Amino acid sequence: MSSSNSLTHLLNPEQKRAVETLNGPLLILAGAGSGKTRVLTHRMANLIAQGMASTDEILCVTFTNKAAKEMEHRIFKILADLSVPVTRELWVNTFHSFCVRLLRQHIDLLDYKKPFTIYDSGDQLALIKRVMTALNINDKMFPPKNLQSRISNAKMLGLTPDALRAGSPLTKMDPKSLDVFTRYEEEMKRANALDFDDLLLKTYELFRMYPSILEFYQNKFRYIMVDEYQDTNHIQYLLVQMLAKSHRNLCVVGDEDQSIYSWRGADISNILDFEKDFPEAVVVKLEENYRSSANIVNAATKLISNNSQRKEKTLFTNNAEGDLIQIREERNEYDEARFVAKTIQSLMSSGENNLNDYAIFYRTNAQSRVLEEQLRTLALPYRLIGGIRFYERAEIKDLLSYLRLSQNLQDDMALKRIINVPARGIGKTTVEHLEQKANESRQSLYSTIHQAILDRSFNAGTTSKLRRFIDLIDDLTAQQSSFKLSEFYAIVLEKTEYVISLKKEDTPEAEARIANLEELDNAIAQFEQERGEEASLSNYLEELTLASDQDQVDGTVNAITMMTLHISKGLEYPFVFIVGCEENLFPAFRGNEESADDLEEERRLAYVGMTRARNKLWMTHTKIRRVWGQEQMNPPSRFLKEIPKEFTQFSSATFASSPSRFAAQNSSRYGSGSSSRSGYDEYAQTSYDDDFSQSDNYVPKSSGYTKDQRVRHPTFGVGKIFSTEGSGDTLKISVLFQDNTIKKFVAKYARLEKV
DNA sequence: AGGACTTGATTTTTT
DNA sequence: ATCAAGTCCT
Repeated sequence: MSSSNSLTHLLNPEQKRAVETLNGPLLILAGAGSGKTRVLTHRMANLIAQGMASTDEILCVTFTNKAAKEMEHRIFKILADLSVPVTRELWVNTFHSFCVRLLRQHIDLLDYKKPFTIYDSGDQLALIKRVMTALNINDKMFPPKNLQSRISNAKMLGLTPDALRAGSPLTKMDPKSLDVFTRYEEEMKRANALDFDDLLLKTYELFRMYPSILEFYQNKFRYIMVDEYQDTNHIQYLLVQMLAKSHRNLCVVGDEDQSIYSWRGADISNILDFEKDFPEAVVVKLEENYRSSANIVNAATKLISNNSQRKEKTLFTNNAEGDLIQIREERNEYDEARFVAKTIQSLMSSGENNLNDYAIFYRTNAQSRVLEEQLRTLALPYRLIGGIRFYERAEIKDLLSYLRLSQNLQDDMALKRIINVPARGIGKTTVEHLEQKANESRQSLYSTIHQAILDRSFNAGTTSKLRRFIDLIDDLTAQQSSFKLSEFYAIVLEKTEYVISLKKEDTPEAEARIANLEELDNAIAQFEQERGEEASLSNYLEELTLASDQDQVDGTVNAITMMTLHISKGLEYPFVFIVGCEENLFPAFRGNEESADDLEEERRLAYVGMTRARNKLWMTHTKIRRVWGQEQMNPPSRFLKEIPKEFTQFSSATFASSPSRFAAQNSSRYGSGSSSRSGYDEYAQTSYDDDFSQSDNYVPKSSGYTKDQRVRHPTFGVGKIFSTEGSGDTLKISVLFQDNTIKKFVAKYARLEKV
């Protein structure tokens, strides 16, 4: 094994064993920061270097596209260092993109046309609503969102409506929901569209219906590796079992302590029961953490030991003790955000001046807003991962809908989105009629419009508008194939007059939209550069729909990173802040009662978050927090108490600070000094550092609105300006009215009168 | 048809 | 508090 020496000399004995165990089932239990990716990449390189398989005979499945790309890159590097020539492609994919790759090739066997369209969850929800309208089902009794998740859950268990009707032991569905599910499937089929779950399910069906195809891939992929195995769902499990059935060369890597996606159908028993499925499996435990300081590792280990659903595994480290974990109590979320921002600022000035080294994690996306505000106040650059994504913005979705429609005229969700965008006089009533016709005749909207024109179903005016719309779409469809993507995009922009209509609006919002469309132009150009010949429209649409939030994480711009705890999995940062460590927020409970399983998953989430930190970790909680406009007082998270005191240092901002004079002054002004329900008091009290309480309330002179200016609103009466945001046309002002409510207005549009 | 305004739901996490 | 969907008015 001389060639493996240079491959394994940097590995510890356990890592080495994992890399050198090539045949048969292998379970790698990889604790946080234990060098899991290194093991995976080296193992794959080893398979190739040993001549066990060529590059395209190994299937490697990861959780995000980003992880896939990075892994591919690292494997290439290792192979290059070993001077092993790579002549064929690598199969490193997410489950979804792997399935798309197969379906692209074989979907005609399932009676779909190529290329098929992928519906994202927004399209899915829209279609469910439409089906419910068609079936005349009350959306109060059957909330569409609820149905969406139940349909998704069924699909993740590998169940079709027929299977449910026959009575599956796995799950049940009431008759009405089943009707919706059935009709939904029918509509999807006609639109030649697949949703996320279908990508897996249809691949599964393909294998079941065509054993010869399954056999082909069983033979092709002589070795299979699955990363993040603890987060695989049932259908993914079935796919893996199928593919590995004959050779059993299956290597799965995971950490049950980092399983945080059960709500998405992930089944932790997949990893817990691996040894039942494969009794001959070799088990390797990677328990040495190389990432974090000892305090962090030990604290996280103690925390997770409160869980019962786990395998025997203890994380340890040889790293130095490092700093204590800082537990900080603040008065409210503003103070908390400011504490984080100020702490980063002072660390920066003490020499830790790489913004990319800092990350802030929170439980819910809604918590990011206050943090953003405070970081902006201190002029600290940040990037936000997740939340409202670029591709979810209305104008982007509109343009993509045009692209989608010109590739698949049956794509009703795309058509409905843009039939009147920009406005071309085809109103709600017309669209409703069309949808009704389409539902009755079981035709696509596009065909229905054609028919309606022929039948003169509408009056002359409407008909000619519809005619013009159809001509536009036909024109785009015809041009689509003869231009490259970026050129086609320009054609779409021009022919639809999308930008022209935005320019007519002449508002700052419209300007921002135009800027976003330019950004999309850049994204397309970049895509063409990366993919070259393969930069087709369908490839682009596919990549967009399957892109995950984590794919956006890149370090090219120096900035603080903010994200949810879920997205943080797999990443690491020298300095980490976990905010909002309060009961009912973190841990949060979906239902009324807290189940033990849910709590354990929350605890795993805490474990994931903590173990992202390399050098120093802060965990903060507040006494008061506004949630849904209501003030809540929640005790500190139980997770904070589960960390032994020897690893932590506690500090509080609330013992010392009494209400500042600033607050005292203002609260007496409207007589109700004791009331804090307006949010006004605590806002003013965010003054543990006076340097910055000023800039919060800075009002540009040019606007004509100044702080404390009294104004009158026709509806809300007389009030007083208490803060502003932005300037010029985007200036927003918050006004405190006499009933102690605060309303925010865009100054330019507000019907405010100075008093 | 299309805008202005009000109401109601929403907040866990997302490939 | 914010945003989508629904209603009312022009």
